[in-house]
Amino acid sequence: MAHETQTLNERAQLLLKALVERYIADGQPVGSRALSKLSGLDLSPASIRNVMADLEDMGFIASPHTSAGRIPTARGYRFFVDTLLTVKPLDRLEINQLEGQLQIESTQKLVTSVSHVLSELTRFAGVVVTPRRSAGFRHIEFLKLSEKRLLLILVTADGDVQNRIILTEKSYSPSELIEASNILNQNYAGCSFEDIRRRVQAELKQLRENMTQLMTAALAAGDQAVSESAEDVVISGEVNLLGVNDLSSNMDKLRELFNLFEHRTTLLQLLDHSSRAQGVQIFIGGEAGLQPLDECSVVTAPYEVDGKVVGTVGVIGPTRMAYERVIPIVDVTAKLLSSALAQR
Amino acid sequence: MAHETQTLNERAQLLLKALVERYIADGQPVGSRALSKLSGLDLSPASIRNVMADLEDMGFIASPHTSAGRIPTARGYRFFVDTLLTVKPLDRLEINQLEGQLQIESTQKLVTSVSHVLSELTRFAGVVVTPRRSAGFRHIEFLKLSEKRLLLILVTADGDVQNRIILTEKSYSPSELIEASNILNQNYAGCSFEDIRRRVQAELKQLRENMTQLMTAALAAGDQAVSESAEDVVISGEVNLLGVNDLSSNMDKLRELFNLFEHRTTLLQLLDHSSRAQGVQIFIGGEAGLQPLDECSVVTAPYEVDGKVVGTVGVIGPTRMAYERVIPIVDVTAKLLSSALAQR
DNA sequence: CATTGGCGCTCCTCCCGGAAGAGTGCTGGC
DNA sequence: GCCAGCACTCTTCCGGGAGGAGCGCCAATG
Repeated sequence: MAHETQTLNERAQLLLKALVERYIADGQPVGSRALSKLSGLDLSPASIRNVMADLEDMGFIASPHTSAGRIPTARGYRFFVDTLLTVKPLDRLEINQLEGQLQIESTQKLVTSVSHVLSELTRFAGVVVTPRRSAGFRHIEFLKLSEKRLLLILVTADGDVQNRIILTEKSYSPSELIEASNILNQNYAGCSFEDIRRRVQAELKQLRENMTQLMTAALAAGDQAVSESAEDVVISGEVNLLGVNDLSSNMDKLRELFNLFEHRTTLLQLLDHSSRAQGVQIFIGGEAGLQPLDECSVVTAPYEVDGKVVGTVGVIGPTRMAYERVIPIVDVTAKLLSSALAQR
Repeated sequence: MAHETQTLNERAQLLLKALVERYIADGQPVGSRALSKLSGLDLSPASIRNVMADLEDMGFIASPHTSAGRIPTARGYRFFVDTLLTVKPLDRLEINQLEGQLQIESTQKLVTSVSHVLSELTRFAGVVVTPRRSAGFRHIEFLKLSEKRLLLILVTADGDVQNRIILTEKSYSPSELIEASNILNQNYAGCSFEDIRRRVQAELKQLRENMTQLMTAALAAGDQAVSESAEDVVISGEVNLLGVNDLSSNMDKLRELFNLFEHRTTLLQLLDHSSRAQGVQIFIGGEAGLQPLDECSVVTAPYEVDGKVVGTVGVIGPTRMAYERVIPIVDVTAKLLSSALAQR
């Protein structure tokens, strides 16, 4: 149990690397014999067993039972991805293919397609945390649905269209509605609702009473639209995880996992963590602090607009995943998403 | 194998009913002994065995192996739901609770919440085929995003907001855009795009060239919006099916099933069938013609607006489901949805 | 002193066979 | 027509080898 030496000599590292790679490849505990052949070190199984015993003492590997080979622990995976892993970047062709599958028509579609592409490429679950809406609006429009129900259409600065139904106390005439939207559009387009609220109070004291009521409602709705839709997470390809043996063998875990997927807020917290760091980040097993994920790893990368992080993309799969492949995919996808968003 | 008598005498029916009910309740093959106690017929197991042999000959029940009890076949279920089943309608309280959970803010939310409620109540998967959009528009708006990209905002007659990006060949000035939308809104609000197209050609020959271009683009986009979003199917609570023993025991089937869920169009075809009939309809096992569903039943009911069927709600669960409970739930939900839609 | 072959040990998996239990089909009596 | 009884069939559930994989330890070796 004593994790004596925290530093691994080169041989131990090489063996650990070979072991993890092998285990990732075929999911069977790896024995000394197999390692002896794989490692390229020309060591006998007996010598390797010594090293393996050390690695086990240090908590990098473990054996499921007395006489099986060893499998990596979470700590082993951690060390592996941090210092042993050699990722090979995607080649130009793959990037182009990936890019070709993105649907750039709207932010919504873009996000969905990114999530989808991630799941398709990795055959795990793809997730994207949608960007927070920027706080301003580009255009606003009131539309009368019935006596006291107004439809507020709000085009946000990033070109997304939001709509909300407002219940009013009194009935407004079409011309009043047009007037209100004109005022807002002509004077305040591009400002944040925060600003508008302040300026409306200052500048438009002379506005007719009912008009300010309308404005207030609009601003409230706008605020709400911004804050409510602040962040959301889009998941694709959960089904893929049904086909992953490591996960589908214990049904109960699998159910927990899928329940987690329905619980957007929890997932959001986890993914938000990643947007603080920059570059690809990896959560292995329970590191994220969520039990349902203890057989899973989450590979994430933040994406940005104008140099500011606005969201996260990621892949959720079994801990035993081909990191050297998943990592560049997530990395590139985040970058492609960033640049796709920059073009609007 | 010869399905000799197609008519079942009363005793046989009673026994079949008891058998199916018992099997639905606990999922174990039902033996003659158990039936003898359940049926209330005061018959000995031996006599019951005779009847069971007949039922088996007629294809209503089958035994998994020589010495297990019997379980209903698809045909048995069919007969059960068609003529033996006694559904007890939901009481007022339950209906109110159900109604309280619907979100009536928008058609979209309404449909989602209906699907969700169905899955919550039945603990299976809830599906809703969204209504076809009515073909007219209530309001239309052009918004310039960049030089050659316009955002078309379209409020459909049923109050939903659609938006599409139009790529134009030339650049339009804001006033041109306003003019175009004014023309459309003032003259053609409420008409179908079909009509508009005809009338625009007839009445507005004198329009400036670039204006007609814009109109054409708008109409095309409108058409597309209507046809594209013609029908879609919303599923909730697929996760629930992971917890259903009958399904989760064979992983492969389960995966097929979940793949089916991702394949909206196939599902749509199935559900569309149901909108022809009126009232609750039930597809048992493979009756729907889809293998992934052969361990499932689908309970559907159409819903309507102004007396016209516009969509379908339904529940997908294991064949061994509590029909007497699911049927009224689906039935009532369809009616609630109809009346919720009528209020707009 | 690191490396290595050898040996004993543990534990898993697979397979077999017997016992128990459930439920049927059949038969002969009422 | 109903039913008690009986033989039969299958499934499920251990328990006990046999085989195999892989480890730990040890003593020999360069």
